[in-house]
Amino acid sequence: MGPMDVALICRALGDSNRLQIVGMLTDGEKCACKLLERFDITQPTLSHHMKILVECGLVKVRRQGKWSHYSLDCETLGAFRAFMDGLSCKGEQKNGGCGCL
Amino acid sequence: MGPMDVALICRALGDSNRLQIVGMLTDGEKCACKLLERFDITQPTLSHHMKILVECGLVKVRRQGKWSHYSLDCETLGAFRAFMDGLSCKGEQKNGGCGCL
DNA sequence: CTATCGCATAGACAAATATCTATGTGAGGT
DNA sequence: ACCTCACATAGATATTTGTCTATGCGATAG
Repeated sequence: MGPMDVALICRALGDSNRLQIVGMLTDGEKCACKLLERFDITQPTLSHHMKILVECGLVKVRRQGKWSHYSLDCETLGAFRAFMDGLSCKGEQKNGGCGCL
Repeated sequence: MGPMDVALICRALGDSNRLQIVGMLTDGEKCACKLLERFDITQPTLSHHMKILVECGLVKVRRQGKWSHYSLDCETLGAFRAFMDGLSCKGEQKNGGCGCL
């Protein structure tokens, strides 16, 4: 997973509605109708958000009859977390080769 | 750290330039001039990006003389990662109380 | 004191985004 | 066959965002 993919996922998580949706999917898959109940948005707006979450790879969709069931893609989520964990933190330690002291 | 703060950080990381900047700060603080060398953007644009990174809490700034030295805020980064790690992944497992099967 | 250097701020602008209403589509029920 | 239900798509619109040029400001050098 490259920086471009990570940035795409971050943009997807950068909307509080979508972040909450991901949080709700934490305990297993949910249908769109169930998700819709929790937010003050219209159905097309939810559909738009879900499309963004699916397109960045964070969420999978399973269509069954009239319903769409959404769930987290564990593989993508894992890779994303791995990237973030790779951002080690050395704080202010050392001036990284700047001539400016 | 609440969902709003996390969403703010995600928006900040949702730009590939800013994500790369954070990556560069991984090995210690750097001055703005050093960061600027690595990107094809103007100085005011970099300043704009740094402001966003600072305002969301991910990056700290230390001004010394004419120079601004930027570094990661380990505390914020840690809290952010903790939030992400809290997004457990149960995948498709179970239908979360939807009436729709 | 004046000029320069490093960076921030202001303002402009095109592109992306979040939201809505209206409509399309495909599956099930009657 | 028809209607309804669950969701997607289309199009419109206001807001946000990334970038630029031009300018301001504090610190340092001469």
